[in-house]
Amino acid sequence: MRKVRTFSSDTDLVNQRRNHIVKIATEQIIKRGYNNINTRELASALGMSTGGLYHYIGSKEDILYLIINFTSDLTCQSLSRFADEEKGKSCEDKLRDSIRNYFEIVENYRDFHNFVNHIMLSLPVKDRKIVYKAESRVIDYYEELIADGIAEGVFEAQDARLAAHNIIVMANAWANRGWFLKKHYTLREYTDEQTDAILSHLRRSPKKNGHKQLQPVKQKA
Amino acid sequence: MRKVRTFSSDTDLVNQRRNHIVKIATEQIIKRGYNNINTRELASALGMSTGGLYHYIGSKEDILYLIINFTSDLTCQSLSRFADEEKGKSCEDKLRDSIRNYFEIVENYRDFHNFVNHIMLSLPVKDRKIVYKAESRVIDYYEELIADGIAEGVFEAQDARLAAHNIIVMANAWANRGWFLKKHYTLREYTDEQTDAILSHLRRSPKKNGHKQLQPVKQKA
Amino acid sequence: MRKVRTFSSDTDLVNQRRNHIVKIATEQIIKRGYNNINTRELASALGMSTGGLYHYIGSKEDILYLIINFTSDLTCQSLSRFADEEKGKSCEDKLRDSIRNYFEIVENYRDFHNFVNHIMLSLPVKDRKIVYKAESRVIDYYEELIADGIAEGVFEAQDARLAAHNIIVMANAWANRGWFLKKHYTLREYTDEQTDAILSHLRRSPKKNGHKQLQPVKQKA
Amino acid sequence: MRKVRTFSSDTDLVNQRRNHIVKIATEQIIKRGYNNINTRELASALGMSTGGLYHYIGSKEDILYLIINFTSDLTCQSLSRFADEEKGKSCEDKLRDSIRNYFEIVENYRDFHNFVNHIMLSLPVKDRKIVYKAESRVIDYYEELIADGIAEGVFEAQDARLAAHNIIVMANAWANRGWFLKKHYTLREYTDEQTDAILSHLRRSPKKNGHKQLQPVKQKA
DNA sequence: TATGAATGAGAGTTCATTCAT
DNA sequence: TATGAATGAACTCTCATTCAT
Repeated sequence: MRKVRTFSSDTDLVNQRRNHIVKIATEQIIKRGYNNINTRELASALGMSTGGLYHYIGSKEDILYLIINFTSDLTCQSLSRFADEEKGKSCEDKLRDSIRNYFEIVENYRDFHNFVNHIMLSLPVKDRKIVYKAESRVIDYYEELIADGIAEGVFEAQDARLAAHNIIVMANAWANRGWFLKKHYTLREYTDEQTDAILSHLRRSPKKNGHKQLQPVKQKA
Repeated sequence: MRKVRTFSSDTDLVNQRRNHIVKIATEQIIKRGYNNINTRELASALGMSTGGLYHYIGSKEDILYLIINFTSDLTCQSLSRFADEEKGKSCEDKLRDSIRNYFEIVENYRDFHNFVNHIMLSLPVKDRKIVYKAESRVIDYYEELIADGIAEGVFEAQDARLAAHNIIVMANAWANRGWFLKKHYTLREYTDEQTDAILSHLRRSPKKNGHKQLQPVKQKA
Repeated sequence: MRKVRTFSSDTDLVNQRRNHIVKIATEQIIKRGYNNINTRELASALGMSTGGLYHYIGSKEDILYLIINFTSDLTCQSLSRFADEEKGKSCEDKLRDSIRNYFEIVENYRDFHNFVNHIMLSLPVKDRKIVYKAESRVIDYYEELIADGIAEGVFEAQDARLAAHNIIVMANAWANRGWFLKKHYTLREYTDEQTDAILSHLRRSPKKNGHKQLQPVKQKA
Repeated sequence: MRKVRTFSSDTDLVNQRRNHIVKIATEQIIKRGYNNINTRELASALGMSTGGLYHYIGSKEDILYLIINFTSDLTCQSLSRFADEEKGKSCEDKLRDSIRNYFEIVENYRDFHNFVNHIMLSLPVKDRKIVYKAESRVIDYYEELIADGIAEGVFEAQDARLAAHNIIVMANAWANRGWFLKKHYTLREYTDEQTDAILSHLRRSPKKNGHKQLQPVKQKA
């Protein structure tokens, strides 16, 4: 977690201003690109002066990290909320509902999700970790849900990890491939169809072709 | 197709130099970011002088379009190659083989694919069209393949378009989510599992829940 | 004497705060340089708020003048103190003692002396005058002392002005050439040796080489 | 010796431009102060564009180091020239002539000398070393000259090091205390009088007061 | 009196692009 | 065709100063 400089010691004010910065900056950066918006214009869009902006951040780049952290926190919070809400439901319902919830979050915070996916490649590798970590938690959550279903005999044995990963990928696709998907589907339709596909796969016997128990491949540098 | 200025009239030389530019620039931009590499360093990485570079391009931004076009052409060429190779095979084999081929192409030209996905969000909407078009052709190709299968009764009626789209999304995931996928799977494993999932879904009866005949939603701005 | 703005009418408070400002600011400026310390940090080092600092000064530059005035006053006060203390002593003792006293003052207020010498070149020529004036008074003091000695026949006729000037130069050298002098001498040793050199020169016949009666050269702009 | 960035690999051009930069920048900085002149104005005074200036330096601060190095080199070169010229002369003549030469150099390169003395206090301690080194060589040169004279019996035993140091201090005084000295003396007069004072001291017996054999004081941090 | 958030002009530096050679 | 020095607009960031509280 990168430390972002501020000249203020009023924590509430700093948080308030930074939330504002995150919100507006994400909009602007998504719309125009990080490198096509300069700090003067950004400050102006924020209703602040250039100097004022730098009261709450240390550098333009810091804004990227604020946004990433914000999105990361958001995702983690949503996850715990799911976990609470799903208690007591059947495995299939749990999965179905939490997929729907997750897709809705991605829709609502589409800018943030696109943003994070977009800039990740511009960041030094070490700073991508925070994004990986947040995503890994989501993957783990779904993986566990699926594994529970397998344990309960609701789902047939499958690669729970890949299935979980596919859920995240499909959610991201909704965020950043809207140019295609929104032409053909509403979020509801997209969610239902993808959920069906996932469940149909999990419920039935896979073809046996010997790679069910995968050995973890040694991690690449 | 954006026209890129050149001062040379030797078409072969221009093509040769531009291919070189596309190759090296993609590497460099992926590694360091478009805005973190300047024309001096780029020219130097290309073994040219700054002025020399400008004999073959009109502006730094042109390089982005050269790369997009290159990747786009590449994808389209691959597609026609598949089409030829797959002739006479069964529907399932066609699908299975062309997925494998496509995933391999994405692996081999991973930088280009990541690059295109990455900068797309930085481009003005009108310039994204060329990427959309190339992707649409791939989607159409798979959609048709699946539709044929449905027509032949090999696959049960499903949303062929979404299934096709999922294939592209899974291929892209291999390119830009390597941080997760390569930790757990080889390309071969990933390909096989995803293909199984797709086929298992296409082969069996879906739950009927009424959204099979989707009306095209009016396109969002 | 430059007028420095204040918002306070409590003269004692203003003086107290300004003395504090002079003391701390000199330290800080010597350590880090006038242009490398900003008003925020300076105020913080002073235990004040930025706004608070501006209650007692009109501008950052005013601090320089406060320091110069302080140092200037200090030197003049010391001088009158010498004059009182030296009454009734022999010429040679007067000179010897007041040199020792002056060197000690320079040592004790080394930061101030270095500071003044340092920033003089950054000041507009007109503002250097105040420093010149204070130094001129010191030179005059020593020149008179030496002239008295010559009149009394204790010293042989010499250029009293240059000898006086050399004393000031040697004192300054102790302040700003400490990197060399403190490696080889204590203040006591330095003082004694330099005093001996001065006295040995004043006591003996100089070589006659015709430039004893110097015509004042017209002052350069 | 700080490495200064350049984008050119044409050594001659770089040297030519840097010499120009050193000359003009010294003038400007002495006249207006390092912090009161910005790179735009400096470039303009140099007859270059801002960008052009940065072709030959890496930062504004680099200019300070170029000037220091230039002055340092100059002093060292002068020194070797003296050494050659003085061969075969008597000790006293050697000293007298090399003092005159040194004072003349200081007069001719007064701006550079003032500059170096001025900014030394703004530099980080480690970067002052280069100045110390150059000055130390000059001090050593005079110390040796005086020590030779003592060995030959021309001078009486004295603290050769301090006498040497005084020569440098007197030379610097001519450079940076012109406001006083030039009002009263020509360089020739100043040189002759100071030389006489130095020689008169070296030639005669000092008062014995026990600090002739100084123990080196332990160096201060 | 005192605070510190806010201002905005101006600083140093970069870099896409041009053009004389 | 090729070079790389030169340009200057535009960038990020700083900071002396003010003023509402």
